[in-house]
Amino acid sequence: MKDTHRSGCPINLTLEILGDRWSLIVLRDMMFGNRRHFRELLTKSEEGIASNILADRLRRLVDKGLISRQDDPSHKQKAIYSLTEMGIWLVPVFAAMGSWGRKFLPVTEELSIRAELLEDGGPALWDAFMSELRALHLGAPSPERSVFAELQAAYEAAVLRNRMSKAV
Amino acid sequence: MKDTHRSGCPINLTLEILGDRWSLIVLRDMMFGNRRHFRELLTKSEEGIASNILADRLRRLVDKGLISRQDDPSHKQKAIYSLTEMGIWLVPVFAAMGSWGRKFLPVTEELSIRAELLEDGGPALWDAFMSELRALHLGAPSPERSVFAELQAAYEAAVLRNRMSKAV
DNA sequence: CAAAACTGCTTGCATAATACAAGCAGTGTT
DNA sequence: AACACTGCTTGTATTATGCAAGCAGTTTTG
Repeated sequence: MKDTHRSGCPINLTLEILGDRWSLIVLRDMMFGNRRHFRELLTKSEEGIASNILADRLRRLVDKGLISRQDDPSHKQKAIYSLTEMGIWLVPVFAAMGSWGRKFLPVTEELSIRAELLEDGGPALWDAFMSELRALHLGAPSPERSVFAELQAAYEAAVLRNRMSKAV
Repeated sequence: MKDTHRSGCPINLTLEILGDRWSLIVLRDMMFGNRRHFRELLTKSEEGIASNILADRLRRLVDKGLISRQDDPSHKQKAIYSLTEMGIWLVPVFAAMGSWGRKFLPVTEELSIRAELLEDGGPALWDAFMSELRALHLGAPSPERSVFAELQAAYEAAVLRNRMSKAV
């Protein structure tokens, strides 16, 4: 809980929270993969985060206010992690980073299809997605449109397409 | 020059390049502060980067293609660092991160005025700014509008305002 | 009803990144 | 001739990360 910031610049303050190799990966998986439990985050991500790092990041993100932690009623040892409003507002940041990555880095089709939809959809889509995240994570009423389902469907279609083409 | 990526996800690949505490600070200073020399970057930033870290980051960013390094004709020991197209395209990322930081973190007015203008200006302003960066860093013809000057003027006005209010 | 699997983590240890202070060889200015 | 400036490097201390193993309790399974 150190209150000594390097500067009051918004970019710097953002980096003091998100400027490492894992924080945004964890948030990405919570947001786009709907991973809500420790083990899900630990085992279901492509990148393979270590358990001690994951534990540390979850603690820090709760501490900084980007996510919250609650007990899972269905299992006495389970914890549910949820995005807060602060975390949900990272949608435009992910959209911008995704576009940049897609433009300049060797992304795979499967894993960049969501970024493409997010880029094409623009702020209107981001808003719809954020509304849905408020429903999924904060108990807000569900909007009609499910951007999450659209992203997921596009991803799974891409996976399938890829499998077909490989299984000549 | 390791080619082993954790995954082909655009967010992940972006983090593999920019996911640390200093890379984006260096790029921010080059972009918004027009710092082009090593000592400028070393001494004129609020955050106080260490010289070995700065040297390492400049090397890495050149290596990854976000900036370039040239000899300064005016001084045999001087090097000029310039943004590449890849670096210039980070403008929307900075805009998104700046907006998020401004919304949720304890920013100071002086240091967030540029983020505010960038947010209010939207994609049209970002485009104009990127055109100007191409002129400043890549030798492209100068556009009429100088977003850089606008940002700088707003910043200096904010500094002045702040000094006035403190010197009761 | 015992074995197996699953829960959110912790611990120990090796390696890598960061921070801080000092310094260096060459260049340009006074 | 003295001094300040140039882009760095070097050395050392601390912190972050990566990897493998394990743990106490809970739930599912044969």
